Amino acid sequence: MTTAPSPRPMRKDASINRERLLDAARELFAEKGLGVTLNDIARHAGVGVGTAYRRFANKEELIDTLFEERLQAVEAVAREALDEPDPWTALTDYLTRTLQMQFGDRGLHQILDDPTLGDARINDVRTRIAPLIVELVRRAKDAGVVRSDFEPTDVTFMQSAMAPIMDSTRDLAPQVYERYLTFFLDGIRSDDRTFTPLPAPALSSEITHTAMTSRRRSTARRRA
Amino acid sequence: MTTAPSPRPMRKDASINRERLLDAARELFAEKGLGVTLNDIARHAGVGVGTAYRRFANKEELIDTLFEERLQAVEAVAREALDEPDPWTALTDYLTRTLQMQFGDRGLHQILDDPTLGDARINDVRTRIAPLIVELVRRAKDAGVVRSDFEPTDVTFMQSAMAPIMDSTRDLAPQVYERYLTFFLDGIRSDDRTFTPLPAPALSSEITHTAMTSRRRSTARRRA
DNA sequence: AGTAAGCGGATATCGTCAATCCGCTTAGCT
DNA sequence: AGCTAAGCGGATTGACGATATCCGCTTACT
Repeated sequence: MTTAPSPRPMRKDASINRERLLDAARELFAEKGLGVTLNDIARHAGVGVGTAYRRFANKEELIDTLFEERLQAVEAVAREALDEPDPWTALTDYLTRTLQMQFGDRGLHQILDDPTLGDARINDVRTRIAPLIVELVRRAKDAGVVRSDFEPTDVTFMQSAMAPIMDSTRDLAPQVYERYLTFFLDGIRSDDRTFTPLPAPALSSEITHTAMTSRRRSTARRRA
Repeated sequence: MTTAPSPRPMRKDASINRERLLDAARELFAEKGLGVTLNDIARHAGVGVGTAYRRFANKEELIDTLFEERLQAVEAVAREALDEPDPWTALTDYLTRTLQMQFGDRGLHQILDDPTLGDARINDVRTRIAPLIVELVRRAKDAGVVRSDFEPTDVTFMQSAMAPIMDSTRDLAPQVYERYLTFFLDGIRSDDRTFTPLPAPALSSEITHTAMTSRRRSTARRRA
C-alpha cells in the first residue's frame, strides 16, 4: 500500500531513511503540530534535507501520508461508539477518546479541525466522520439524555474550544482539559443533572500563570 | 497625561497624525489582533511609516499606551460586578460583559490572556483584576449558586476556550460564542439545574465548515 | 568493478517584518 | 514675508525563517 509495484524496489538505505523520516514526522507533528518544517523533520530523523525532499515532494505529502491513518482511527472510534448501546456512554466515549487522541497529537487536532488541510483522501475520511457524529447526537437526544437544543455542530466547536486549554497545559498538567470537558458535559446532560466529579483539580493561580506564559506557538501553516 | 510638560508643544500636524495613528491602531488591534505591523497601522491611518516610527518607538509602546485604558475598563466591570448583590448575576455579568468586550477586540483578548504581553502598567492592571475574580467566585460558591469544586482559575481557562470560537465565527454569526458560554454556565450553576435557553441557534454544518475554513490567523507576536 | 541510486547539507530564493534615512514640505515664529 | 526647525512620506535596507534545489561524494546492488 505504501510502495507502488515499480520496476525496481527501493534501495535498502533509501527505504530505511524513508521510515526514519516517517517516524520523525509522526513524532514532531504530534508534539509541535503541523508547522514543523521538512528541515526540522530531516534533522530529527538524522538525515539530510535533500533526502527528505527526495522522498516527499513537500510537507503536505508527508502529512497526507501520515494522517490518513490517524483519521481513520478517529473514524473507527466513532463507529465503535455507535456499537455502544447506552447513548450517553456512546457520545461521551467518542468525545473522551478522540479528545485524548488529539491531546496526544497536535497535528491530529489541527487536521481534524481545519478543513483546508489535507488532500482528497483526508477529506474523504473527514466526510465519513461527520454523519457518525450526527447519529451519535441524534441518538442521545432521542433517548433524552442530552438537552434537546444540542446539535451536532456543537461537537465541533467544543473540540476547538479545548485546543487552547490542551496547548497551554500539555506539559504542565496533562489532564486538566478533562476538567473543562466535564463542565461542558454537565451543561448538556439532561437525564442526570447532578455534577460529575471532576477528573482533575483546578490549577493554582501560579501554575495557571506559567501555563499561559509558556503556551506553545500554534504552528499550523496555510495551504499554498 | 499623554504629553509631558516639554519646552515646546507638539506641532499641530504632528499631534493630528498622532491621533490618527492611535485611532488606526485601536481599530486594527481590535479587528486583527496585536500581530498587525506598525506599517499596517500607518497605512490604515493614511500616514507614512516614518511618521509612525517617529511617534512610537515600536509596536509595543503603542500597545501599552492603548491597552492600559482598555484593561482598566475590564477592571471597572469586575468592580461593578462586585457591587451586584446577587452572586450569580455578579459572576455571569462579569463573564458576559468582559467576553463581549473581548469579542469586539481581539487585541484585548490577547493581552488579557497572555501575561508576557504588555509593560509594567499593563501588568499592574492585570494584577488588580485577579483578586476581584477570586472574590466573585468565592461569593458565588459561598452562596451555593456555583458548584463547590469550581475555582477562580477556571475562569481563565474558560476565557481562553472561547477564543477559537469567537475567532472562527466573528464575521459569520456574531453571538454564537454565547451559546457555548451558556453550556458552560449550565455546567457550573448549582442553585438551578434547569437548562438556560440558548441565546443563539447552532450553526448549520455548512456554515460551520465555512467558519472553520475562514478562521483568521491568530496574529499575536512574541515579546522581544 | 561499474554504475545508477542515494546521500548530505550548503546555498539560492522568496516572503515578511522592523526600522532607518533623506529629500521635500510646512507650521509657527518674528 | 521669509526663515528654519520640525515634520513628513515611503523607498529601502537588513534580519530572519521557511522552502526547495543542486552537486560533489558515497554506497548498494549486479
